[in-house]
Amino acid sequence: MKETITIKTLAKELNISISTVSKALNDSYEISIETKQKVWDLAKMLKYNRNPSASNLRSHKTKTIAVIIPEIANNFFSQAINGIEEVARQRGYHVLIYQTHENTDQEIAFTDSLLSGRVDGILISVSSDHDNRDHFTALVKEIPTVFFDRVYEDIDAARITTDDYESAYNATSYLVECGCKKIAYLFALNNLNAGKQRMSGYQDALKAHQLAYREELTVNYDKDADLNYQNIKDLMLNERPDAVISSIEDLALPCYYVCKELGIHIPDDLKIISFSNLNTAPLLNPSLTTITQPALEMGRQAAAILFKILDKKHFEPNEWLTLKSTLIKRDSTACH
Amino acid sequence: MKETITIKTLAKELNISISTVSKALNDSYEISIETKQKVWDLAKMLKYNRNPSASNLRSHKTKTIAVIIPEIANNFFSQAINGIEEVARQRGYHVLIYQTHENTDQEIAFTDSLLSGRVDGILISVSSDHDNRDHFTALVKEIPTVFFDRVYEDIDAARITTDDYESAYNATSYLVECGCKKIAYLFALNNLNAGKQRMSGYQDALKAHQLAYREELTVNYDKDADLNYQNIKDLMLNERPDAVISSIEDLALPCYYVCKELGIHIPDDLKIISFSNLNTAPLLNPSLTTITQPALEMGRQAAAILFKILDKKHFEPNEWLTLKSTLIKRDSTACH
DNA sequence: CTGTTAGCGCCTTCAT
DNA sequence: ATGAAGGCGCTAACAG
Repeated sequence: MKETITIKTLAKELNISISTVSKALNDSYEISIETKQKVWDLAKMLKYNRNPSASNLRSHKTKTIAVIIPEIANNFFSQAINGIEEVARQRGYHVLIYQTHENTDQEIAFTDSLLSGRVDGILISVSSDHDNRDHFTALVKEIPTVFFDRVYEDIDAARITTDDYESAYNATSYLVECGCKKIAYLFALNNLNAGKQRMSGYQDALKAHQLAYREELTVNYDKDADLNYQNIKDLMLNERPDAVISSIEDLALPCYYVCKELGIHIPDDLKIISFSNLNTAPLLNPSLTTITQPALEMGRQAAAILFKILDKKHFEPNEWLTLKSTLIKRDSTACH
Repeated sequence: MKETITIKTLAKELNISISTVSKALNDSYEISIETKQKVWDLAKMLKYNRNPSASNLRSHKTKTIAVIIPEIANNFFSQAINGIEEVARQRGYHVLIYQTHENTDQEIAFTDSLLSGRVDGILISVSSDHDNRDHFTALVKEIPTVFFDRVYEDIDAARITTDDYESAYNATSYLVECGCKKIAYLFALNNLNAGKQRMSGYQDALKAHQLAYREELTVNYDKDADLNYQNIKDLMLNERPDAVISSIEDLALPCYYVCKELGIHIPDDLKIISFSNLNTAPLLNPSLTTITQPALEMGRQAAAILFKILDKKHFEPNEWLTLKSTLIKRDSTACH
């Protein structure tokens, strides 16, 4: 470690005052272009780097945003972060990552700690383990926050989602058109609006096609993976549906396994459609049709909204954007 | 926004000095337990949050680390970040994410900017587009840095990798044992040690089994996806190998497509093994066997090494850890 | 054990 | 167009 170089160093070297250097570095209009140039040149030569802590302390701007998500190692979220990071980068912002692992207590700890002024804004996709939003009401008043994908509608903040209802509705209709009569539903995220919307879309589509919604055709997600497996197996044994819609990838997988175990052939005996954002679609088992959310785009847009708020420095009537999902049909699930 | 509450507020409220409050909050041994308790209680009641910028400025500790990776939306890296974040969290550290998108210029910009003291340490997996390490020689002297997975061996810093050579060697041997005589290699990351090691493992395994290494059986990765497709297609048409080892997922995919187009059946006509960290293995086409790196564990260990360096506050003889990959054999690729 | 003092590096009036 | 001075909030000697 060598001696650190500060604006003081530059000032001394150029025989000008510290404040002049500071202003020059900030491209202030009160400084002559020649002086600025001299400062910039020397700064570059000496590889000067502004000390962010000192700068933040004075200016109350951190050039940093936080992203709070349930899980990084999830295709949807990692793609969303990709989009967020891309936009943040363009603006010269830094991106902090926090994973809740679907734990509300952890989420509360994060949001509380972010009240310290460590970041200028927050992007968050809420944890699914509780329907608890108390910690957000205070947060959104203190610091610009954008909710994405997993949102609470009754929090007064900007938010961006996908068309959960419509996509589930369309997927269900599609299965009906394929001739399916007994469409099961693997239900997750039931604490969240997204989960509820997907379920409603499924139910309404059934109704629209004169098919009855039956609770026995539904499996509720459980943290216990073994239990999920067993429940799905029971569903298959007791009801033998001819199609399944899964609200998350994590339920489509055990379903796939169950079929393997029971010798149920996909898609001839059973068609599966799952909400999924695997970026390796072509490698997927061709019998799985997916409802794919525009994760990258959502990340970009969410960040864009946040920066819009940050730019205005005051809170706008909060935006609510909805992006469209895509039903990606693999060959072998296509209607015949 | 209400008026911010600082240690000064607490001090005034309790009629003690600012420094006493500061020490109490830092759990200093020089403060009586009663005073500490009073301070803590009030702090909690008033929801006091230490201003990180001020603290950093004074103490030169940011409680923040940076992770620089090529791409977040890549299973290997997102799992690694997962592990890193987990360990950082335990230590109360914050994690900044930077994506290079395989662009060395971007990488240089990041490392330069991190010299400003924004972070206490850096975890990095280097970009593959150039074999350029100049920007690291200065960096590693200034700030604790751990290289993971994609490393430069000649940089004097801690690093952690997987057994690229061995895993490629074993995979190749496995194919030979399955009866394959003409094993092609899809070569990527050729600027990096990892890429070279994998290639060497492949070559040496061929030799060990009295099979000749032939350049015509190799396709070099190109940024142009269409070109990769065409090159692989040419390989298939001209050489008709009976097996392929792909050094990255991104080359296994086009290979898979080519086979589809040419009517080459996998795995009967052609066996494919790819380095891959898809977390959805069971959904994968069952004809793809993978060499899977312990990404999560690597993230954890990399972070652990960094914290070890941070704890000691001086640079140790640099560690070099190697973790083992796993050859995950799908049913249908198994030897018969 | 507690308080006083002096900055960390930078930005920002306010003068000149 | 430039400079002097004060302070952001906190920590770290150093005294008591």
